[in-house]
Amino acid sequence: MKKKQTQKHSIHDIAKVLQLSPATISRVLNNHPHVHQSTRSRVMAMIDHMGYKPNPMASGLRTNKTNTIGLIVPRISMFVHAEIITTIQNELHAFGYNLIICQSNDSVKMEKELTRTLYASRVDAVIAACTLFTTDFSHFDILVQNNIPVIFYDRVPVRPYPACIIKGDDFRGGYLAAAHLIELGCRRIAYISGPLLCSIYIDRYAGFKKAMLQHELPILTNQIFYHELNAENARKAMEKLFAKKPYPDGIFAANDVTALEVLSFAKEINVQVPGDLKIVGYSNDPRSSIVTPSMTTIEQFPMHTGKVIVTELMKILKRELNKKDSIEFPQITTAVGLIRRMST
Amino acid sequence: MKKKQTQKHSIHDIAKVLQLSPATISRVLNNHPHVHQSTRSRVMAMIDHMGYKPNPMASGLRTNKTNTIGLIVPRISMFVHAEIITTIQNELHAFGYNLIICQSNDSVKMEKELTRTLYASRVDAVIAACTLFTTDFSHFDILVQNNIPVIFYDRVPVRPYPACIIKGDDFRGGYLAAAHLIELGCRRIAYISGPLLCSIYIDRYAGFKKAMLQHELPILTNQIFYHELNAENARKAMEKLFAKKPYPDGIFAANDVTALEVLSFAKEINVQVPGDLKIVGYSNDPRSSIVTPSMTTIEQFPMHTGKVIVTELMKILKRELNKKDSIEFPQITTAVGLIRRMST
DNA sequence: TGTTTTTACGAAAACGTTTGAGTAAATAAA
DNA sequence: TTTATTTACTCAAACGTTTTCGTAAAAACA
Repeated sequence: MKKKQTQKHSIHDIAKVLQLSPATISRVLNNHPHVHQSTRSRVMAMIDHMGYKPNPMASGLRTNKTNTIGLIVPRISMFVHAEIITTIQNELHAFGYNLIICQSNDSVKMEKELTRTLYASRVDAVIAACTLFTTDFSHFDILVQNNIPVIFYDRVPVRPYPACIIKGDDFRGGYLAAAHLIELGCRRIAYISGPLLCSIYIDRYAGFKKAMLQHELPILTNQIFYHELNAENARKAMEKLFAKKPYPDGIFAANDVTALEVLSFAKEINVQVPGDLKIVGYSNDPRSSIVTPSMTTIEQFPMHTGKVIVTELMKILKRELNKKDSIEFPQITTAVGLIRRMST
Repeated sequence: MKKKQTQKHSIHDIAKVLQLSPATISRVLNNHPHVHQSTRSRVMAMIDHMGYKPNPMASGLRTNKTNTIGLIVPRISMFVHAEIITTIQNELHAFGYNLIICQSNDSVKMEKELTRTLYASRVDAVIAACTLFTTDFSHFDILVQNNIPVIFYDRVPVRPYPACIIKGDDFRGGYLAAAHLIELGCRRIAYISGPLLCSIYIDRYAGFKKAMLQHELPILTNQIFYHELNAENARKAMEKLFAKKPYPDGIFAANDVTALEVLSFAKEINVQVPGDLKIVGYSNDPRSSIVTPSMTTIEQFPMHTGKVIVTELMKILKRELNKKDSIEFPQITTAVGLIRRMST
């Protein structure tokens, strides 16, 4: 490693060696017109030669832009989110934006703190997938009030909120899952849902309900569960469902972690899947394809969602730039699809 | 939502209403001594009341600190990394640092670009888990030369590099896995390794080798594979291993994705696991516990690793602050452990 | 040719903080 | 009492950009 001390250069240093003013260098860097082609290339060459990098804090101070986007997400280890984040990041990187990823760990308190932190960091925009328990979205007000655009995705505000909203077609997902089970002959279908505070579970439940009603199947309240979707809760639900006959012949679990635990429980009590019991999960977690039998689930196309998010964000930031305060907040629904596997 | 336009305040605004100079406000904010207790509390109260947030760009411009740490990682969806990142982030947040997470997607080209980007963003330090194929670490030179501390973890430079290095005890991991198989009676043990360019695979292989030699077992070159560890390559390896007898009776896979594919292949060709074939994976991916039979694997304690990383980083940043140029680069090895499950 | 318009640049004032130097007032030491 | 020290503050100069305004020179036009 050569120990050449790469000293930091400023716009003034470039200007001095080229007998120009700092203003001209700045104009070159920002692709301003009204700078002669020959000086532009001289400047570019010198910038390259001296290894100059603009100081984002200085320009940020002046322009009030950080070129940084904040992202709040429950947990990056959740597969769908990991995929979405990856896409968002790659896309944003292409546009010259940095991404600060924050995890709320499904805690509302943490989510509140993170919005404050992001506000304090002066990010140019915030992308958020809220916690399961976020029903009051007022901690995002401070961003909206200060004209920091907010994009919600996945878990989004239920009531109107002045922000762009991008959500999966959870209604259709719920419908597809239930219709699939019904089509395969299931008549006693149980549904393990997340808490109905959260947009996605409200919609999935509505879709489920529609399919059931359409086929004139009863929705038995003791076959429907609402709770945070983790393995322990899934197990408790299963214990209740299989406490006495008649057993359900189909279970729709509103996420894959739950579906996997359902399967695991069914195996333990020697209920045959898919023979005696058919199971549908949600999200196409990588685990769902390797388990035996492999799990039928709803695909959410996370990469597509990520792209849509960035596309909308760029539109918003451009419009923000033009100071056209057309306060329109697009609401976009992204597609879902059923992946049929061995559990049905 | 109240539409109260929270106008941005500066240190000057606070100073004016309190009949003080901006310098005093600044000193309060930075806990400088030589400011009277009574004025300190007056200032704090006013800051709170006016909802003032310091502008990080202005202070960053002045102090040349961003309070932001850059992180380069192959993929956040890899479980171990997701866990480590989560811990790092939570710890850093407590210290008032932001984290910019970048994914190299195991591409050296991308990794190079990301180091440049992070350098240009003026992060205070960089934490990096390199790609599988990074053998030349010179793209990190620009950081080191400019006194931006670098901490490598997981996949670390093989040859000396002026940076802090934190790695799992891969030698021990390899040894534990092989010794476990041997202890259970395996005599024809195959090993599916990642490319031997990468520190972790070098060490795991060495550990594997030591256990084999210790028990006077032969290392057959046609039972050892070196390639990027993904499902397709694992399948190819298995096809070769089970092309003709004698079949291996134990397989050590250097990551869990490979181990899972090995298991899946074994099932397909009706080789009984663990009866005919025992399998050990690496990393304790969540999938390894839900597959049937569940997978024996090596635990890396990612949360502990994350904590160690942040602890070391804080030490370095503090020492950096004191301008004590004691150029010591600690090298820390974190523990691993065997998790025995049904595949052995 | 002279006049107007356009082009290519420079000067200088911001942006909001930190910090060294300077200075009154208060306190301690002689 | 005078002198030295400490305390609590102010002043003003940075940090590295961007951007408005101004102005020569060049180009276009009459």
